[in-house]
Amino acid sequence: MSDKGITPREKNYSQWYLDIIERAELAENSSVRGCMVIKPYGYAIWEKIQEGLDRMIKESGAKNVYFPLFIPKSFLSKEASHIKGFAKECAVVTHHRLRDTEDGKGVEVDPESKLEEELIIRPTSETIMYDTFSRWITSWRDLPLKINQWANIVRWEKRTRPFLRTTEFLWQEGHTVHLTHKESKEEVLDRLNMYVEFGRQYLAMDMYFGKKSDSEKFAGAVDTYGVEAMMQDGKALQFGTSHDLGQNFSKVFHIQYADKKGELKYPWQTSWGVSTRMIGALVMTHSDDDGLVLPPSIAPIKVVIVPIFKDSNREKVLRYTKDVYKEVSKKVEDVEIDERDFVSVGFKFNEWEKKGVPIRIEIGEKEMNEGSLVVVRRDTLERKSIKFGNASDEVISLLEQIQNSLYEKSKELLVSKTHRVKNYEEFKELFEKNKGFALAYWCGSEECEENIKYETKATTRCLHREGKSISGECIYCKNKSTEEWIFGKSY
RNA sequence: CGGGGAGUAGUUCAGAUGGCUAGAACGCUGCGUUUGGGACGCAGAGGUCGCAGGUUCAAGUCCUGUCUCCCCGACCA
Repeated sequence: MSDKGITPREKNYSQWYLDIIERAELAENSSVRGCMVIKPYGYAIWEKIQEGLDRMIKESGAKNVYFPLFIPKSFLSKEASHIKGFAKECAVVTHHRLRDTEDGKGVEVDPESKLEEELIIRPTSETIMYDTFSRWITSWRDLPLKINQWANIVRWEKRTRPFLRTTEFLWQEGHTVHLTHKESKEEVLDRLNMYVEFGRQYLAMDMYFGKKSDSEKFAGAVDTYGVEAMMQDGKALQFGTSHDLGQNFSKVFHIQYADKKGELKYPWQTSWGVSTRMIGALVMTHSDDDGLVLPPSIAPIKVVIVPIFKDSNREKVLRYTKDVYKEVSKKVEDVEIDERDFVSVGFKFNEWEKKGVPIRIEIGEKEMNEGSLVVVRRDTLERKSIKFGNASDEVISLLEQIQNSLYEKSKELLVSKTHRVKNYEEFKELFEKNKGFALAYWCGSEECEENIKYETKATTRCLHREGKSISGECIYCKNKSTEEWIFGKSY
């Protein structure tokens, strides 16, 4: 990581995002409001994430499903606090047909085609799924029900930000239904831990996680738990949530089952999700001034081999390159050879660095004669020469080292930018200067939380050390408090 | 919805007090020379200056209207 500490904001995202996404400019003179085009390389990263996470989700017992994109408006009117959170920021389908304009040069909405009941483009699928659940679930034998959906959703946010908050985004949403609250609460925490585990293992990111405050929780949830990561600029990025829905939805959607005694009961529900925002988090955690740095676990290309040749030795070098490729591929997946002869070697080096490929192998006349190869790691740009015979072992162990060292760095950043503050003065100073996370007691009153937000722009991220018997005084009102919270400025 | 800024080539932008054939860099195409850290030379393609009116002999430039985008807030993963 460079000590310049350049943030994506200063760079306006372009340097880091260019290979992954671009702003959608599909219509003339307008971009499709806050939407992004995900380029092949960016989508390949998403596929890696899907692959890893989907495996974990299935291990939890959830099965993949697909529900409709359209939600009848009436469904969203059922859960009162749920509407509050979403109803205002949704895309609404009101008509179903276009007709030619009178001048014949275009099309317009046919007023005759007005829908009797408007359809909402899903901002999340609780309502449409739970309506169906009410028919799926009739007996205690049907529980627990665990399903997951990979889908796109639309939230008409007032302000969008590339990758971190786009109008349309891809995500995974899991929904489970349980016999008891004890069981559903366990599920909520299990899935939260699954996200943390995934973040650490695959994304090489460390993070805090825990219960959110009432003001930050999901509309319609009893409790929301979140995963909070720290970006290089010290700002917080929430990249996953897990909700304890209690019986709030089962009651309004009439999900009922007959228990062993034949009595009708409302089950307990959870929902949990992560989105393409994860890629944003990944980029903003590891990248440096030279471009992306991808952890090997989710890099679409783990190793790129760049042969260095002239017209005179081209065939020989390429033949040796293929041998190296075969040797390395014995134990490593996603290896590519960059054989292009219309760009210079320097150009290639730079290009693969920008794309964050974890390991680059350089092979030229010299290596061919020595039976060696040069290996360069992206995270440290350290280069070394290794013997052909050791290639696949060396590369695989280097990939592991990169993965570990990225995680360690992320952990270090998280720890070094987290400060336990004693009083409000220290608290304010922290957010004026360094940013990062503050650990502080909070009494739980919404008033204190709001004042803090107003005065410092820092918000509660999540509860720290839940369940520990600790006590101190609220950072704002100085009343007694038994809860320590993580505060941060958030994206 | 409030507060700022901007619409000129594929991209980033320059075009001062109106002036004649609208520019640069990067990118793109062709040819040649190159290739161990973003190559170079030459030749080319590419623009009704966001849109609609108006003022003027003359508008990218001035006026009016309008649309759109970007940044900062409120909302949020």
